[in-house]
Amino acid sequence: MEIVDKRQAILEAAAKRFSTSGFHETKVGEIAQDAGIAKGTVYLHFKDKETLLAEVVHYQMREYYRVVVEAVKPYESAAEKLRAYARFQVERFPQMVKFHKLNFEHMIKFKDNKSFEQQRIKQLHDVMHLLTDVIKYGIERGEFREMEDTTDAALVISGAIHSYMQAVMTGMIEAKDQAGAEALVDMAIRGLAR
Amino acid sequence: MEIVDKRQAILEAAAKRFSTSGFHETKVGEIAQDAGIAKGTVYLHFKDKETLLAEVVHYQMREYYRVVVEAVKPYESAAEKLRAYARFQVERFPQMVKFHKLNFEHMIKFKDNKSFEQQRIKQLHDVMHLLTDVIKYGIERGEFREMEDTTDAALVISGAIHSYMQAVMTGMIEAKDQAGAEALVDMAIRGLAR
Amino acid sequence: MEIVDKRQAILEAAAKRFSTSGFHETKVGEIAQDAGIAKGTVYLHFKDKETLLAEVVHYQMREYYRVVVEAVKPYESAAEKLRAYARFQVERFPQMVKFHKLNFEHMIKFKDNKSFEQQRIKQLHDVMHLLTDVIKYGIERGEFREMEDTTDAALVISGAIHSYMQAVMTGMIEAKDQAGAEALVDMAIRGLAR
Amino acid sequence: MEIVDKRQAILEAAAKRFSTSGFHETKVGEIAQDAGIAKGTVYLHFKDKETLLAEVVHYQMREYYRVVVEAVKPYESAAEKLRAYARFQVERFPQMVKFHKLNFEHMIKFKDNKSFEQQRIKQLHDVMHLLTDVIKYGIERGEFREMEDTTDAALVISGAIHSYMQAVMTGMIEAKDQAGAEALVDMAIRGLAR
DNA sequence: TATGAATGAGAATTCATTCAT
DNA sequence: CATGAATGAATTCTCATTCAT
Repeated sequence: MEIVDKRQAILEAAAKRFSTSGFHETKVGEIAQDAGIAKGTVYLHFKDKETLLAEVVHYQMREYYRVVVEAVKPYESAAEKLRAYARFQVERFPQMVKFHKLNFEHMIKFKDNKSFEQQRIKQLHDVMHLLTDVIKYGIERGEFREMEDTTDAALVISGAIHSYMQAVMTGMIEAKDQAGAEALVDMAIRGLAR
Repeated sequence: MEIVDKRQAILEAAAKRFSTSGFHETKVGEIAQDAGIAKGTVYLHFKDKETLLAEVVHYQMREYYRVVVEAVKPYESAAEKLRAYARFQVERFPQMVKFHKLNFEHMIKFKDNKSFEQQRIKQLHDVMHLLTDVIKYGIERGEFREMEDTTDAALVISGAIHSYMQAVMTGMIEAKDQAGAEALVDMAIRGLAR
Repeated sequence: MEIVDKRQAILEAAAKRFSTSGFHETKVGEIAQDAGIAKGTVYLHFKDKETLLAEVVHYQMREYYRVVVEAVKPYESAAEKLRAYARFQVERFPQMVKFHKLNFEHMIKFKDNKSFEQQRIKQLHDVMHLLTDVIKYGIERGEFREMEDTTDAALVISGAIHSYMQAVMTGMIEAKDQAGAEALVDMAIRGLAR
Repeated sequence: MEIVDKRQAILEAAAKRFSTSGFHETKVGEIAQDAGIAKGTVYLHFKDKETLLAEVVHYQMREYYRVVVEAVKPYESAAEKLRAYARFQVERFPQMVKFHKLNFEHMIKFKDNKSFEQQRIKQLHDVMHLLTDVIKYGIERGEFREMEDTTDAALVISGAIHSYMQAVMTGMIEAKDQAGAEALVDMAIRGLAR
């Protein structure tokens, strides 16, 4: 349990630092300090800095999936579920940005590592499945029209939210309350066409 | 002209390396080698490695904007313009991915540099304006319905495409031909709702 | 204590190298090697090479002052004290030369650094005060004649010794035993005039 | 003549830079710029940077000797000649300091070069001879007392002046007019003893 | 001769990782 | 298990020197 606690502390400290400053600009010493342990101790729990990154990403993704599933579950209609998903992203906005950064560093770092590649893809798949399941559920319930490819629809939804967050993140548009993201989902649901 | 050529060669070599391997894993010597010059020569054209990154990003963004405007121009209807935009992204898929990576590294690296921040945002604004202009044009022509916020619509469009590319990039979905991206735009235009 | 030992070892190795070969021709690796440690260890104790130079100078000056005061103390008459001062310089001749070199490099290096400037001047002041105190003491005791400016006298004494050392150092005159320096002091005391 | 002019310009630019900033901190490009020529041209006149330093020192020393001889010549009495020498040093104070610096760098740089060593010593000898000659002349004229070693006397004189300049240079004492240096010579002539 | 763009050897410095305590 | 001092490989950047023009 001691081990778990310390591992956890390292993972969290690393997640914070990595996502704020990037992999290379983060010193192992800083992570250790944030975690309240000595530098050497990090190496008792993780083989090296790269492995730590990999595990951080893994940890964050699992965590993310776990929480997002919970966020969507309570709602009855598919549209509500999608709006809840959007709200969730926006509420967790700062973490989402970090999550994205981490993912990115990981991708560059392990671009030639098949195993990590697979893992990363699987996690993204899971999230995408969550959305396509909601959309299929909406079609079954008659909320949404029949469509060939629910993946496309899921991409439109998640892409819209993603763009919204990126736009806010870069200061391109003003940060709105959750309503902004929901409006975007509504837009995606309704479409542009008259 | 010689100078321009050499600067150009460095910028291109750097863009390639940075976007493939990231900033830190790219050695200045590698860039020089790719550009067919000596290490020291890089420093005759760029103050240091960071400045080189900044200029690469700047260069790519300008280039990107220049070309995307051209890609959209020939079409008559707004929907066609949006589809052209989507096709453009997908055709240029590999470059787009690199573009995104570069942008990302840049963002992390210069997260505290106001000047670069401004520059980056301005460029993103320009691209977003391109889309909102097309959408407004579509509304005027009666193709699209009236809407309060064309920015939201632009975000849905660009987000959808972005997600599509990311999904392909991470191997989440199979890379389709241009049709895939166009379908996505159609989806966004049409909406999910019945 | 370990730390002190290692710091000390670096300071001494650096003092030797700097004063023999000058600041720039001395490689940090050489200092480390002389001190019996690894290159990186130097940077655990000193911020950078320049700081190391500054601390070496500071350390040597403090040390010099401490020892010279002791050398002069035992003697009764002012003339004896001055001769002891001269002997001290000559006995410590090689160190004095190094001391001078170090001081010189330091001066060039930090010519625009007010803080170091102040420090260096203060130390020189201290030494000069030592001499003027002895001269005033000699006047009180009736050994020396009354004079307006004891600083001038101190300058004559220290300058004579300094020139002597420089002359020997540059090979201009043969290195004599202590008698040479004492003779010089006597000369200064007695004056040239008949 | 063209060559001479350019050589001269380089020598003077180098002398100024070397003595202000030291050998290593002076870039060949700076010297070239100050001399109003291109970097490469320096190498048409001097084998390399070290040789340039050596020649600068040589040049300055010859120049110094030539001028100091002239400064002392007009005076009748030995004491006047010594005072003139002191005045000369003080008037030329800034150049003297530079002269000293240059000499120092040269000494460190070529500490193992016998040929340069000899040259440097010879030049110092010449200056010292100037002083001993004046002192011997003073003894002959009955101005000064008989003494065993006129070199010692010369050292006292030149040392006093040197110390005075160094004291002023380091801000240890206030810069006086020429009278200060003359007073110092008088002090040396008269001695401290009652 | 004169130029200055290009070169690349060389040095300072950093920091992941180890290991004696 | 925990520590953090020590290591040294690796990287950026500088600048004396060269040489094609």
